[in-house]
Amino acid sequence: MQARRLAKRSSLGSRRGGAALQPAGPAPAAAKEATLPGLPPPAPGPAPALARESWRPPRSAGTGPPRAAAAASPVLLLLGEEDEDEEGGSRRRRGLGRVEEKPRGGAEEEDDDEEDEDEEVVVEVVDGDEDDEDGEERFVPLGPGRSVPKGPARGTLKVGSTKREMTFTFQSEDLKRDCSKKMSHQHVFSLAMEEDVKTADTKKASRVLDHEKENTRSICLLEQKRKVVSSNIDVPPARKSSEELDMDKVTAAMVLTSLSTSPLVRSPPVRPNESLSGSWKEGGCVPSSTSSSGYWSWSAPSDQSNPSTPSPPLSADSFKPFRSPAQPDDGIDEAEASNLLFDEPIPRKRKNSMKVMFKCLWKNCGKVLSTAAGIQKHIRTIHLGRVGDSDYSDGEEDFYYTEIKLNTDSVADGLSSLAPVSPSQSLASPPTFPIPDSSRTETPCAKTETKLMTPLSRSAPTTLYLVHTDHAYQATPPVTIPGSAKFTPNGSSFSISWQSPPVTFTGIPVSPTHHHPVGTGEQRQHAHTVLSSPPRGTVSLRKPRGEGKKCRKVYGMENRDMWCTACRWKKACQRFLD
DNA sequence: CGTGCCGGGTT
DNA sequence: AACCCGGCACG
Repeated sequence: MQARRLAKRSSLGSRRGGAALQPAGPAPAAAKEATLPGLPPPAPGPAPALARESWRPPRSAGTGPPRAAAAASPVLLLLGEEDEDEEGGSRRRRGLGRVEEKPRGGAEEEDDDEEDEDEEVVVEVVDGDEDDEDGEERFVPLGPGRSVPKGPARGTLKVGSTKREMTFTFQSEDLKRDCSKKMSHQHVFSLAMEEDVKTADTKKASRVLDHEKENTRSICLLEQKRKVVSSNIDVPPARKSSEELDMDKVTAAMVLTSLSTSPLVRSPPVRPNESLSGSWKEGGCVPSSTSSSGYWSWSAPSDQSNPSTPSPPLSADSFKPFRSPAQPDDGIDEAEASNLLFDEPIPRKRKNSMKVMFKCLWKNCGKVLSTAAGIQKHIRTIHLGRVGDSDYSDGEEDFYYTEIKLNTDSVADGLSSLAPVSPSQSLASPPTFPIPDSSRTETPCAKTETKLMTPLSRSAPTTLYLVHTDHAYQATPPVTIPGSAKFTPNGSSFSISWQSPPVTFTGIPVSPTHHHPVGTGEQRQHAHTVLSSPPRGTVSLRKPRGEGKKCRKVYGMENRDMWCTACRWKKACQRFLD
């Protein structure tokens, strides 16, 4: 044995020196040597040494990246190496190959890319409108640099932010409409919006447009018209007195509910048919109108389930814009929302299993607030488009909301789980979100969402909420809590839950992806991200055992000197990382 | 059985 | 630290 070792060593040393020597050696060595001398072209003395050097540098540089690269494209690596071995002189290739591989490979890189994308989206939103915004924007810093590339988006966002009411109305209507119509309408809206802004008649103009559109449509139009008509009809302001207001509201809401005329009642049935279109629309809408995404805030929390879902970030972004534009109303809404989401809902819920909430009955709007005043404001501001008149209420809003009893415990749990996380991890998550957004926008997400949503939507509204929370909760743990968390605050603050459940779903889909293998590339990415995030906590003590070829296989026992040192030492191969 | 790798030993 | 090997686990 010793002799053998000596021979090997000597051979190595000689080779390193640049000259193949030691003809005399033990049997095993003899084979090598025989081959070596006989193989001037294939593996000359210098070649191996160089090869080693070239190889090592990359490895030494960073074990992490190389591994990923190897995993991503083992074939390439192998090929490159083989080439070298065979040709002997092609060290360059190796080097190049590696370099190329590195970039490609790693999950890290992928993540980065995704992040970039996501960030871009986020940034757009944030930068666009949000400069004004406050603490919630902490996220912004994360993505700023990357966002640079997107100029146009900002413009769009700005528009959306300026005219939030517009956006909202639009969305609600959109849901009813077909996807195609949505797109066209959106464009029109955006244009209209801009114009309006310039004109300074934002609200009125938007409303007018909406009304016109509605007229054109037949099905849901009737209902909407009703609302419109009601809005036109002045409700007795007398209700203003807080007590009376509450009573009236409650009664009105009850009546409406019982009649089933209320949008809520309808929404469930309608959704199934249009849920798809709606979800799709949302996806399409999101990009164009950031504001819309913001409103989903409530759903956003549920989205949290999807670690990387775009919705959360968007919601946050959208949220900001809204605030800035509408000073009075926004402030109120925010305060209310925050109260509902953060203060009231969670604490209360925990304390009491049942909580009374006020839910907006407006089409496609599932916003739930803890206070009647809050819901009124919400309706007034968002659905009735009375920004300036926020203070003044004609009582019309009473017709658009209803009381609902929520099982707070479940919801609270979901929220609590989400909420706590969000703050701390908000920063970390940002990158993740962006990815989801991109994917979300696409149809695949919508599909998944739709599936999930449909069942939920059918169920009672309360159920919906619970379900959402659950989804979020479930998703959260495995995937990326951080990301979800961030949104939660934002979303919760708004607490508006458009049936956008689609949004929620978007988020959900990601985590669910595992359950429903939809073979979309995007989803796959999500899955990867998700999976990646939860590192394999404790891989068994022993290394899995490299699947790929190892030095031994590649070079064979004959060329043991070409092995990586680790292989030579019977250690984990460092050249062909798995 | 061949292989990949860990744990440990020797230099 | 470099080098090496016994021995285990895995396929």
